[in-house]
Amino acid sequence: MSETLQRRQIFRLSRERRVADIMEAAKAVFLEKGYQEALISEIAARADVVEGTIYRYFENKRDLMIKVVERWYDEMLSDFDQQLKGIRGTWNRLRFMIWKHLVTIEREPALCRLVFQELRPGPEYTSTMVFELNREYTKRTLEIIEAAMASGEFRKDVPLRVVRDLIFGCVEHHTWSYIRGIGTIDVDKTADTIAEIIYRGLAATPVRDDSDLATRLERAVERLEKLNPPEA
Amino acid sequence: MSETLQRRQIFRLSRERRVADIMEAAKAVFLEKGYQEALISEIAARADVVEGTIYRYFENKRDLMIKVVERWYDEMLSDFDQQLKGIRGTWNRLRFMIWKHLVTIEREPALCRLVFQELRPGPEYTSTMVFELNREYTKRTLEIIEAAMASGEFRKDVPLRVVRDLIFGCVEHHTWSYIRGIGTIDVDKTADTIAEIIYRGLAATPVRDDSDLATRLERAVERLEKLNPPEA
Amino acid sequence: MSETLQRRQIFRLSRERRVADIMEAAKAVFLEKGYQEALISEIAARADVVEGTIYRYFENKRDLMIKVVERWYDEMLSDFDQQLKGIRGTWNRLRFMIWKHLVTIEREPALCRLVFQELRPGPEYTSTMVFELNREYTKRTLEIIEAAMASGEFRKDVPLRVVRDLIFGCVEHHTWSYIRGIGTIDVDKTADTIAEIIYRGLAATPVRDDSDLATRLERAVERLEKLNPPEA
Amino acid sequence: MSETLQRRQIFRLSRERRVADIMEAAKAVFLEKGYQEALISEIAARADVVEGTIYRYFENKRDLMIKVVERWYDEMLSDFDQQLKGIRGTWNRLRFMIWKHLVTIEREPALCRLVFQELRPGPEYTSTMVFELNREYTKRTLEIIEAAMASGEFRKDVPLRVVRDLIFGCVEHHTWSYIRGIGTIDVDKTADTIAEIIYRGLAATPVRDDSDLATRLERAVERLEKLNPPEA
DNA sequence: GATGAATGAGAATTCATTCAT
DNA sequence: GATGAATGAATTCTCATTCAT
Repeated sequence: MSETLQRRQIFRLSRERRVADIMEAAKAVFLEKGYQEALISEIAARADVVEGTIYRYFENKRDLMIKVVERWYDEMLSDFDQQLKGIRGTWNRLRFMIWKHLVTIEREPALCRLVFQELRPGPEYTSTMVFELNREYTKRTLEIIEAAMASGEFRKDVPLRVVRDLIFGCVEHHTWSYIRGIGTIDVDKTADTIAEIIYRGLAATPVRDDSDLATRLERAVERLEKLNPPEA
Repeated sequence: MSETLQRRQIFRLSRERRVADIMEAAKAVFLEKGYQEALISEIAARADVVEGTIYRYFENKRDLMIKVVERWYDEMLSDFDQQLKGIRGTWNRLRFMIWKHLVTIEREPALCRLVFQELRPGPEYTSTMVFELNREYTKRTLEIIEAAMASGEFRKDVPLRVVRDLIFGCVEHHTWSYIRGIGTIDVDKTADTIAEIIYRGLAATPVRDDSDLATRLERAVERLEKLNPPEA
Repeated sequence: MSETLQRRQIFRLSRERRVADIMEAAKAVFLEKGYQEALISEIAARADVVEGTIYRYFENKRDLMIKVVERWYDEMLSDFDQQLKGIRGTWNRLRFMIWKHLVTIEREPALCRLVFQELRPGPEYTSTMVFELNREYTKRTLEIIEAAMASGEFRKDVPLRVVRDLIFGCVEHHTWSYIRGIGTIDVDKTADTIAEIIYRGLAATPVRDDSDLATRLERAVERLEKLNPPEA
Repeated sequence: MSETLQRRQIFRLSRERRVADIMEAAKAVFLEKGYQEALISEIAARADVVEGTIYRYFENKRDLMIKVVERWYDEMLSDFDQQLKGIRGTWNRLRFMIWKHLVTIEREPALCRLVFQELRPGPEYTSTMVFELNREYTKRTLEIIEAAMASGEFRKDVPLRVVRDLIFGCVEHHTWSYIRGIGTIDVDKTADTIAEIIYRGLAATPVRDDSDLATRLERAVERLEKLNPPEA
């Protein structure tokens, strides 16, 4: 009661350092509380700054949230294109895209929840980096399909949009409860299953059976391809 | 405004009638504004009652929203089982379930948005009639799959959960922008496409076979050749 | 949902019976919840009438509470005067008044709480039967003191008001936590102690010691008096 | 009202000053209206801040009330211990404690009313500074009694709790109507009287003795005679 | 650049009481 | 006499954002 209230020591940190501190604190609070429940005051307290300082670096609460999600999303997906280049075969490449999406969700369910429930429904979503990255990711996925259609591996009479919806819709629906904190997901098995169904569903040449000679050879080749990537 | 000091003319209506009036007004306001933006005062004004009257029939704003959604959902899905009984064949039955879901969204996108964005994320969702009805709907859908597996029409090595996620995830992902009020959906064509891909994806006996062994082996070899090009 | 809402069977009961039902229900609810928290709707439900009916018999919630307390208070204190007549000796009579007060509190702490915390602080208290009965009770108590002063047993230089405050203040302070539902009270012992201190405090002739001859004789006589009450 | 659309002129005061302003305003409003009737909006208006500002410094209305009472209580009782040290003799010390209590009530009856009627009945009372201070005050009072018992000045067969209840119960009962704004109290005289009665009530050696054995025996006999009258 | 005090609009909810039926 | 639907005033507390210092 006597003299506990003394002026906070003011540290002048570099802009980058301040921004990083705030984003880290914001990430933690957003993940714990969700967007609505998160308080600017708590973020400020955890970042060891006052509320006003946050507004020097971020326009408003929503902007802060978007920036937090964007940075993470970027880190998460930055390398997928590089990795994809090392994979050969429609099935493998398709499976990789599904697997990557699942892994992303598995690693950061709370952030994905933020994206799905807070960021995506908002009106500014399309002007977001997250939107851009998703678009890129979707584009790559559909390129795999297009290539397979061009080569005759897949039927050509299927709208790409629906394929996109099958893939991403299924993954999101599947991880729904995991994202809410209930249960677990088996990333590898699920990726296999989804890839298999969609592959078969689109295949021009029916995938008769796993014991089928041609199939087995094709899979063997695909595995070979993965082991010896051409340029990587 | 002219006579603020006198008691509003009291009309005594039956419970049913009042409830119906309030729910109608609430539905309109919720669909126009969304849950958060909807004001109890506006609902009351439109239903021509005072705010307190709403609280005689509904516990709170959220309860009101849930009741509104539930009633509509019930009406919407009440007959699907009856209709399904008249349809034969796995493909047709599967397509019907997908089609029904699409039609529901097409007819009431704003209500679906309420369900997807407001009701489902909430903690009380699982104790909701909407949850029950969805569960029922999903059960019927998977029964079609199970029957086809039992009869040998579908492969047996696919987890039902993933099939469920493919179907409903795809439909929801596909209607995403329509629900936000952007664009249109072609219910029939989409139902066809989704049903077709999933059917083929699960079929035990390949649907068609327009590729011969030799062709496939050649393609595999070509890919192998590309992998280890002569000049490397 | 089908037909549970049917018109309540209307029983026409005598006025007395209705009032009794409502008061009983009200007493229960007031004691459980306190005045503020008690709901007219709950009282109505327990009495098996609708809210409106309560207002036919009682002016308002406060009036109902007062009536409930009054009836009980009346029952509780109705016989004290009769009992007092059977008791002889200043000490014994004083002790009886204290004991009676303590017993009242011990038997109905929740009702006393209502009186002390809700009824007494209100502005209408003095026009209440409870006030009248208390006044009566206080009057009898002070008559004992006055008589003892007149006979020379007590000093005459003590304001009666202070004696009143000592007696009732002490009892209420002593039972404070018991009334809040904490702990117990030993009515007999406490009555003895309080009576003894006040008696000695007021005694003209000092109460020297318990071994003092006169005191012992007086006490013996008092016990004799109690054993053979004149008219009871 | 003339300029509702522009931001109120902001005056930045130190935390201490603002808190002091708010507490002063709150004290005034609580004393005038009582806790229930007091409006945060009125307190804000009097302190010349907006309502939100109050919530920056106080958790809620109740917290504000408690803080207001605590500060005053602390000021009021802070010096009693010091003063007590200067007083010698059981009677004098006892009288001082009673007198101090009476003076406190006389000076701030409205605040006492707040304590007795709002603060003390609440569930958080025991975690309050007021509770602590009262406990301290009571302890000091009983130490006087204990010392007198130890020295043989007072009888040892009286439970301290009852002595505490006599003192504080009597004072509170005595000031009851003054606290409600009716009448006056004569602090000095009342303190004398209460101290005297309690002192005599507890004294081991009788204070005075102006009545002889013969008289007392005669009185006892008279009473016996009345009890069994010759004609019965 | 940092501070942190101050803003201020809101908006759901309660429940005693009334009175048309 | 009983019903019970309807009234409606009234008030706390939140917290993102601003801006004087």
